[in-house]
Order: sequence, then C-alpha cells, then structure tokens
Amino acid sequence: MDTRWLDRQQLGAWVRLVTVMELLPGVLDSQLRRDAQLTHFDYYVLAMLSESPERTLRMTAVAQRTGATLARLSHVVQRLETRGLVERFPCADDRRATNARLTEAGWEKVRESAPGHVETVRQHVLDALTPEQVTQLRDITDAILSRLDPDGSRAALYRRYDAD
Amino acid sequence: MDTRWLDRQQLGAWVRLVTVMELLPGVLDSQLRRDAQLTHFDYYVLAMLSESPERTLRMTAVAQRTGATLARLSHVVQRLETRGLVERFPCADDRRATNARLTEAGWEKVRESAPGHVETVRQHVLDALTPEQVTQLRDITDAILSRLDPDGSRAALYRRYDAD
DNA sequence: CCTAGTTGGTTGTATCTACAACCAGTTCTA
DNA sequence: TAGAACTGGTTGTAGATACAACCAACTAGG
Repeated sequence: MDTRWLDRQQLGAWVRLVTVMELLPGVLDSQLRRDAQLTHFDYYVLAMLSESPERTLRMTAVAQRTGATLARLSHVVQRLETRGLVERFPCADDRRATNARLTEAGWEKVRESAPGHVETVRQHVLDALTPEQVTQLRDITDAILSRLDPDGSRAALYRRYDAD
Repeated sequence: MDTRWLDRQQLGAWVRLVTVMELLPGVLDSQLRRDAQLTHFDYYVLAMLSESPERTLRMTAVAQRTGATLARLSHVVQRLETRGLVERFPCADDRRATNARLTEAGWEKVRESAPGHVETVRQHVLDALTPEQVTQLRDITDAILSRLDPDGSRAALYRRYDAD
C-alpha cells in the first residue's frame, strides 16, 4: 500500500483548515458563554426550535438538525429545561416520542443573543472574505459535506438557505 | 444597534461551514481511535514531536503548535507517557521547563498510523475538491485565520508549508 | 394475536477539557 | 541583592461528551 502523501498546496490548505476548526468553536463558544450564558451548541438548539412551527420539535428532529446524538441532546435539553428555556412534553401521536418546546424565556433569550452571535460570525469569518470567496466557500463546504454526510441526513438543514 | 443580518449566500456558506466543523472532528477522531487508539489531538502532538529535531520539544512549544493550553497538554502528555509513547525530562537551559521527547515506540506509532490518517483526510476532504478549490480553500482559511489569530501565534505552523 | 426486531429516549459511567490554584525557577528593578 | 512580577509547568476539580446499557412503545411477519 503506497500512501499518496499530500503535496504542498494540499498540506497548506489542510493545516489551515484544521487550525480554523480548532480556533473557531472556541471563539463562538466564549462569546455566547460570556454574553448569553450559552454554549454554541445550546444556542443552536434554541435557534432550531425558534425557527420551527409552534417553536416545537421532537427530540429526534432536533438531534438530526444539530448533528448530536440523542444521548447528548437529552443531557443538554435537561439543563436547558432546568433553566426554564425549554420545556418537554410527551408527543400525542407517538407515545415513545418527546417534544421540546421553546418557552417564552427561551424565545427572549434567542432574540437577545442572536445579534451578538451574528456579529461575531461576521467579524471572525464572513467579513474577512470577498463575495466571491463566500461563494467559493459555499461550494467547497458543499463538496466536503457530500463526503462527510453522503446520505444527506444533515442536508435538509443547510439546503434550506439555498438560492431558489 | 441595527444588526446586519446575513444574506442567502452568506447564510448558506456559514451553515455549511458549521456543519463541517461539527462532523469533521468526529470522523478524524474515530478513525484514529479505531486504528491507532489515539485521539486526533494525541496524533497531532506525536506528529509535532516527530517532525522536530531530536524528536523533542518543550511543552510550551508543543502547546503553541497544537493550540492547546498548557494544562490540557500536561494531562495529555501524562497519558501518552504512561503508554510509553513519549518521555519527559527537565530542560537543562531553563530548569522551569520540561522537554517532551518521542520514544521509539511513539515514533513507530506515528509511522504506522500516518498513512491511514492521510487517507481519511483525502477521502473526506481533499479528494472532494478540484485543484482550484484546494487553492481557494487555502486562501479562504488564510483570510479567516488573520481574524482568528491576528497576532499570528499559530501562523508559524501553517506557514511552514507555503510555497517558496 | 404474539413475538422479534426496531425506534425514541433516558440514565450511568468513564474520559476529556477548562479553569483556578499552586509551586518552582527566572527576570526585572530599585 | 532582595523583593516583585512573570514564566513554565503540574495538579485538583467541576462540567461536558461519548458510549453502552437499558426501558418503553411501535411495527411487521407468521
């Protein structure tokens, strides 16, 4: 088995991508933690709920959208529930299932923390790029996702924002 | 304070980037954990040592290259040391400092796990991209890093691979 | 029906990371 | 040259995640 090693160009791109993946989550996390007492993952969960009809989703649906295991989500939602940001109630259609709904306090939390989060994303990522680069980044990440998520279980989420 | 919300193009790129950041670490981690009983971070530490003269670096230097806090690194190296992959010894120049050196077993571990790791990187990322896209990705991540790491403390690492 | 297998979700435990406290050695400064 | 401040590193502990085990509810096949 001969290994196909990476050339200079590939290595440069790869090492930078790894570095971004290391630094970016920390930046997002600490801004949200500082300004809203939320982790980035917490925020994502609340944001998903806030965009859904009745601000309600089944646990499985949230897990799929956020890419979390059900176990992880269960722990996280439990914490959000004790903080009064989310409430859980059994699903009428399927009595195995649990619905998670954003409370009024949770809705308020999303509304007040969204601007700061968006500003952070702009400052650290999008504003550093030209419009062409934003388009390129979209295409590149799309290609990568076709490998990372071949059966497209996460695709529903990001395809929503595609141009018509 | 009017929030500048993201347009469709930006949102598409951003959501995809977040999804990649969520999925990719897990893919790298589980391949290495399965095939070499190492986390991606463990691997990175060993790889840094393997590329250094005498396969030795000071703890601070490793921390800087991997982007870890010294505390985290200390724990990780402790585990690697009990597994016999790394050894620590006091630095002669500065008696506060500690050197970490790759053992023969550690060197062997890097040699045998590198091909599988590179193959994973190819399959899930690089082989999904055209050569132009690899170049674009390099430029895009470089631009992002100028915001994430403005004083360039991580830059030394990835600049090493730049074309002359 | 009734049983095997699947799906939805929770809980317990082991592991890892972050944070703060801490110690030892070094440098700066008056 | 003593003391203050800083640097390099380790350790303890609390919080978060992964993994496996588990239970309850649904579904399909005989």
